[in-house]
Amino acid sequence: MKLSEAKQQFISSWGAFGTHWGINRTMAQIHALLMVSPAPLTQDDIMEQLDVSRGNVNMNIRDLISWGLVDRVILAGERKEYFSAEKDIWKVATQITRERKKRELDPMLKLLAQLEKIDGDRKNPEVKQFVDTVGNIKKLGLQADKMLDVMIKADENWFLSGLLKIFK
Amino acid sequence: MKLSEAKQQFISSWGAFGTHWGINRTMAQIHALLMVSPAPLTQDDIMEQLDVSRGNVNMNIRDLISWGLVDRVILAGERKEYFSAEKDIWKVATQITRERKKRELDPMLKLLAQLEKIDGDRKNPEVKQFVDTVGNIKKLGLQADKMLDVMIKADENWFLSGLLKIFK
DNA sequence: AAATGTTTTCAAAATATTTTGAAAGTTCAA
DNA sequence: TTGAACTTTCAAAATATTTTGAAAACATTT
Repeated sequence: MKLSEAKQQFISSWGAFGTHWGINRTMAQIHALLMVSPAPLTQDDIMEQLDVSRGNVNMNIRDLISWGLVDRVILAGERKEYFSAEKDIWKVATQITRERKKRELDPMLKLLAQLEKIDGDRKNPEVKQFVDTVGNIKKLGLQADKMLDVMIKADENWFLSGLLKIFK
Repeated sequence: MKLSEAKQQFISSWGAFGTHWGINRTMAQIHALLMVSPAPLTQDDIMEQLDVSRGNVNMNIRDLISWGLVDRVILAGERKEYFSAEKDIWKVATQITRERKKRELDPMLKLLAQLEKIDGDRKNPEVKQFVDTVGNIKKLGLQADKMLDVMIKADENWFLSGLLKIFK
């Protein structure tokens, strides 16, 4: 298989993969393209290579920057802005984890803590099942939260070489 | 806060939460409703409580069953089918992990293995960056794969009491 | 086998999300 | 300050996903 073909396939699969995780296709594709590009690209490069509009590229790049996955790069003597993705996959993974935790897990845990404190007789099966379920989800969520915190702080080597042994 | 109010809020938040993870709102809401319901419910119960159509309930229930999160229950002497969700949150988590791994991670790893074997001179920066990126994603994916396998096989107590100590 | 209760299907409608592209905004060199 | 190069915005269009509801299929009882 040739590079151009493989690249196309990688970008398109990464896009499809992203949609299963609540990320829009173009955003995932731009990310994929930048990850396999050794040099920074301009909006026009991206528009051309992915065949999408300027506005679309602009919005999704902005989003990727807000996720901390892409950086604006100013090349000396160039008027245009260039964009470059974080290439260290471990950093990409921890960054995504960090953001999703902040945006989704933390607010959910806050809500669950509220819902646990409802009025009502715990002998009532409806009440009991509700409190139990919410409580258990919260418990699991708190564990996940702690685990993710540790992972975020851990460095790649520790994960790649160490974690495996612990889990084996 | 009263049970009915808390229940509404839980169902609606769980639905919103689901949409961030590629799960449709109604499917997540049905799951939430069944998790906090002590007794099994019929399609009509669900239609009424969530105010959605019969077809919608039917399709999403079928999907939840295919994910192994909901079971059909036949009550003796009853004509109607009842539905009941797995209440053990640890089992819910491992079941979701198992399915997503099978449906998404495993195929992605298979693809990456293919893409790594492209023709071309590794001295060429375009080729090098592509091979490096794909290779690193594959490496991380394989680690995650192994870790998830261990988690799936581990039992709840081991996770809740043991993992915390290891990670602390 | 007909009537009744229940579940499933799926085309069409409703809704939600993504994408476009042109206009407005910004920056900067001359 | 002007104008060229470039970026951002956002309403409208395109697309994708979800939901509906009525008809068909199926199952059970009489």
